[in-house]
Amino acid sequence: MIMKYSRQRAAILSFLQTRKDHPTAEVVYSHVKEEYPNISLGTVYRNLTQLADNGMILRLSFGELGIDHFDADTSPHHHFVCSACSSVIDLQLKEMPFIDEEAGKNFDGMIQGHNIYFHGLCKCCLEKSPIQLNKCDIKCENLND
Amino acid sequence: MIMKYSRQRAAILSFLQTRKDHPTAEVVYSHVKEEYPNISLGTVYRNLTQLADNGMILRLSFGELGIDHFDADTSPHHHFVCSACSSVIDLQLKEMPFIDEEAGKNFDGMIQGHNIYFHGLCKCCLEKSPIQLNKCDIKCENLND
DNA sequence: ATAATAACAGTAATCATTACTGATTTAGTT
DNA sequence: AACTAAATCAGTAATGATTACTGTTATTAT
Repeated sequence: MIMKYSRQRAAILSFLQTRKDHPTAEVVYSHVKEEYPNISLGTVYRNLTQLADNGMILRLSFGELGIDHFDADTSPHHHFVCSACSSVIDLQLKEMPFIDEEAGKNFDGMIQGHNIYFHGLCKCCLEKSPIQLNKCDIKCENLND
Repeated sequence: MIMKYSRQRAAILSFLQTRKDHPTAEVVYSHVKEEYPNISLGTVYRNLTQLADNGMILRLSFGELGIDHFDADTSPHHHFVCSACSSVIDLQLKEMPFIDEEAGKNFDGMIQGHNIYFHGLCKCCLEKSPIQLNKCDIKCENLND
């Protein structure tokens, strides 16, 4: 379908572009709401889906189970997900151009690409004591909110 | 918490072990129901979570958006997700032992591991015409159900 | 300006998953 | 074999992210 301009979509995209973390739809909503107090959460979801379908942003479907994150940086890079606080952090890695071909050798279909998700503990969570790590209400503040 | 034996959990695990595809909780439920007609869907979810927490199976949180898949094969391997039919297929790949160390060079936290998800079209979907691919009610049959 | 239609706000519905409850099963101990 | 504590169960209600619906508004081409 043809994409007609809308102020709301522009605001959503431009907000995403200011962020190095990977906000959820809810976070996008709460921030864009400051500029457009009447914006609807459904509008945010619809536009995030639309932007992702058109390759202008990435939808990251992992991290906290069942909560999508969005990334305006579409250049090739990978992601780290903290198993304690669920923060999603960019991770540069030298290119592995042959990995898709390599994988294709044992595979009958067509491989178009891949994503690598690293997991472990982010810097902030590493510095917490084990007791703090078990308390689920202590959230990492390494991401500007 | 201590794991006490239960027939239901044993049936769930042994069903998963017969499968090379990666069933959802709903698929597990519908099959284990044949042996235990009274089993509850909640019981399936609870035991899948428990088995995954104890490292006896893997929870795969990607594929169809928001639907988890489960895998009784815990040996190191990767996965392919068909972007047309959402089938999840095993994919062997030569080991890349240094990838975590490599990624850690530009990262402040602790990297404990990674997952690689390939995407593209599976063999079955490759053989469909583009028109068929657009019809969402045509499902691939490459997985024994 | 007009008309066609994409997009909106607001709200209801969907659907995978989790939580709750009182009854049952397991497993260790007499 | 009976006893007890705790894990597990079946059944059901609740949760929460996301999507669909509806009547109205904004955008864009003519």
